[in-house]
Amino acid sequence: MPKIVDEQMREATRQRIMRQAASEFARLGFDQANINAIAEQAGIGKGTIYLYFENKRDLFLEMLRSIAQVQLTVIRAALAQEGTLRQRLERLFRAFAHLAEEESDNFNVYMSALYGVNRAFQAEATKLLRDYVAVIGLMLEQSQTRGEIHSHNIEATALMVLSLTESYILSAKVLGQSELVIVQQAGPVAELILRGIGTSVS
Amino acid sequence: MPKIVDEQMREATRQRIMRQAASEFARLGFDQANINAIAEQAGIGKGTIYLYFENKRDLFLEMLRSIAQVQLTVIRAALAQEGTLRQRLERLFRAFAHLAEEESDNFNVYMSALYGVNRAFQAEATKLLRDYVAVIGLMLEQSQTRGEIHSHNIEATALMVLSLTESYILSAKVLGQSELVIVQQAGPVAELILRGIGTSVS
Amino acid sequence: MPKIVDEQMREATRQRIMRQAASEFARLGFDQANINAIAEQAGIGKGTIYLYFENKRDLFLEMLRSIAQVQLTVIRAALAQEGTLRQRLERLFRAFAHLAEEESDNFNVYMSALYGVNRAFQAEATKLLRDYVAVIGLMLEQSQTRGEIHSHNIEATALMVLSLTESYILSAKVLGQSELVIVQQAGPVAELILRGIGTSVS
Amino acid sequence: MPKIVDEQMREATRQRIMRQAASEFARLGFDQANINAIAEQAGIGKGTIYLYFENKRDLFLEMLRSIAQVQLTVIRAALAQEGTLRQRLERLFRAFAHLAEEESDNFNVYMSALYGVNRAFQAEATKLLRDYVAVIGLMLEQSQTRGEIHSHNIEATALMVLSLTESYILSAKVLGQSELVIVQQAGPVAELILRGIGTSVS
DNA sequence: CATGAATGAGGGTTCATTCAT
DNA sequence: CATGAATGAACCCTCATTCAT
Repeated sequence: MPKIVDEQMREATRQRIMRQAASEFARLGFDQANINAIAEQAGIGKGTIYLYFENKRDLFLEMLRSIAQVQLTVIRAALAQEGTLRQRLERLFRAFAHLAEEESDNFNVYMSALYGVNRAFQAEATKLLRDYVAVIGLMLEQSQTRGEIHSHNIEATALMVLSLTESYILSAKVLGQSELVIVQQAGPVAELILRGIGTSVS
Repeated sequence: MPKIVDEQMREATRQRIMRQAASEFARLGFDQANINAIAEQAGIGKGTIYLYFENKRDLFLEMLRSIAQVQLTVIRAALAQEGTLRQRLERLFRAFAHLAEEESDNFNVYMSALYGVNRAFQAEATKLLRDYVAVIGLMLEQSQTRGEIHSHNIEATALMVLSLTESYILSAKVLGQSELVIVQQAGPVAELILRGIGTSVS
Repeated sequence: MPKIVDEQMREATRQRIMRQAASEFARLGFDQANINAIAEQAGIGKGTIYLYFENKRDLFLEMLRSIAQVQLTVIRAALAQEGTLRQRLERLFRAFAHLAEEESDNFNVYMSALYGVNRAFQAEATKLLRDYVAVIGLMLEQSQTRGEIHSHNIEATALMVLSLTESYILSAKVLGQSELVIVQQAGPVAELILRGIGTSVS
Repeated sequence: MPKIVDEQMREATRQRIMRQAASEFARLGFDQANINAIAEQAGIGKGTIYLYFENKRDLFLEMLRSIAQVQLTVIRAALAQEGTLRQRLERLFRAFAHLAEEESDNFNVYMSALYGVNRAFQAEATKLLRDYVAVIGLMLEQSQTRGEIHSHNIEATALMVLSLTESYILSAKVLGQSELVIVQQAGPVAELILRGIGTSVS
């Protein structure tokens, strides 16, 4: 009964395809990405991809969801309860900076789906954005319970936190800054957010 | 000597093509956009586009530059010397919000080029990003001269200002918020930035 | 104003494509037929076919209709009023035999659509069959008016005339008989039909 | 020595595959038919088919031969010596009508191979056609011996009998007539044939 | 200059066939 | 013997680009 092993094999292949797909999609975008090239890089035949995914679009969406899961896990860990709000914000910033560096393919694909113009994926990307905002919102509510902040519009605040963190790192990367340089901005950005949401953002 | 009139005609056609191209590119993305459809919408023959632009890629880049010029002009106006830093930041935010609403095609195309994954356009997009940061940096230096702020790293601060402003609006739009709701955040966001860069961002 | 010439050119190309398509479809069947090969044989580029026909299926149907028009014209001419019923039946037989020989591609394609199993074309093929039966039925009615025959069920009789004529020639061709040999059966077959429908077929 | 049982099992599986193949081929034609679907319907694995048949083409041909055997058996029974020529012709017609109704899959596949355009199967189909003509020819010779008819060209006459019978039923089916309606034409068609071949077909 | 008919490279997808288990 | 996961050849169709008019 090699069922379990086969199942593991299958899942491993699935992951390998998605990893190579992320690389290809990140480099070329959805349309220019070549299924054949993805298959070659994954070390499998062209037709084999269709044993794991319905079609190119399905592969992209599954990959996107997989990426989002990983990123959400990392973010949740960064926002874990220990520490002050400032510490949690700094951890969030560094977590994003790390994702952008270590899993830059995934980071780019996710950003592209979110802010790119390919409407075919906007619905899914929006769902993922909501998840991110929700996780940050949860943390902010805890902080409010603790009396660390006082906000009337948690969602708007959460969006602001996410936007600033994410976009800062994205822009910095576009401008060619290294992870080291970027990470040094964790403190200042957290400080900025803290002061900002302390009283003003209603 | 109908040279001037011809020149004007030629430029008018060029502009018309780029406008329709922006609409098509914003709606479908670079790859899905159809040269034939752009030509039709511009009221010219398919082949005529190639009398004005080298190829599809060239059309996209020229259009991108044209959009950036317009946006930079709007931003420069918003950051004009009159008023306090807070007022200028609020004007910047509202200017972006307005661009996102009134010229959503252009805004989307620009954002997509910047944060999208098609590396073919990343070099150009980066150039444009530098222009934006430079304009904001210029204003920040003026504010520093006036004593409104005190920053050791103008570029990082400028990037933060741009990131927060731009990304907030972008995310809010993705989540379906109206311009009215977004514009109401001009004050809070400016306040956040002000407090943030007041002392902490070094 | 080269409009008319262009129109003629266009129609000529359309005909050339359909002729080559008939050859390819007759040789290989719908599925095995290769659009690329058809284009090559028609002396045009692969993509050009799609300027004249929506898709492969559309090409096949248009070709089928075109073939049917030609065959119907030939049949109508054969059944023209001059002569006795016997003469008209013999002309019909010879007309079919000639079509089977001179335009064997067309003949085969038409037969294949009619009696083949590709349901995608059965509706259209049935329409064509009805046309054939109607034309023969018309002639039979004339003969009835003239008192040459006396039939209670014209449609059944027409179907019988068509079946026998068509199928005899088809089978004879499958068995490798030459047109010469086949045509010699025109008299006997007509005689058979005449005797048959004279009184018995009600 | 389970050899015999195994052999029986093997033959049973072979038959099951061919039966399902006939259904699939009749419904979709050779090219559109799907080996995987046939395997599923036969309750075996995809690869197993290749233990019984060389390839798709071989499966089709074997199935075709199998069908022809059944049909020939039915035809031979219909043409058995008892009864007058008229009765035998009527039995032949009814036998075909019955085959077309009760074993429509097989009937359609056979007709399609015979009159279809896929030349890959024409050689085999021709062989089968010869068998049919031979069987009918045999009966005609008996009738000639009995003095029921007088024909100089038995083969042509046999072909005519087959053509008229087969093609009438086929056309009637294409036009949507029920078996009941079709069977009622057994008498008239037999009469037609009888009169026709009585003296005229030489 | 303007046009649009013609082109053909390119790619997603299917499916008959193979072969390791 | 039986299986079905893996393979890759094959093909329709799109669309950016060219060029004769």
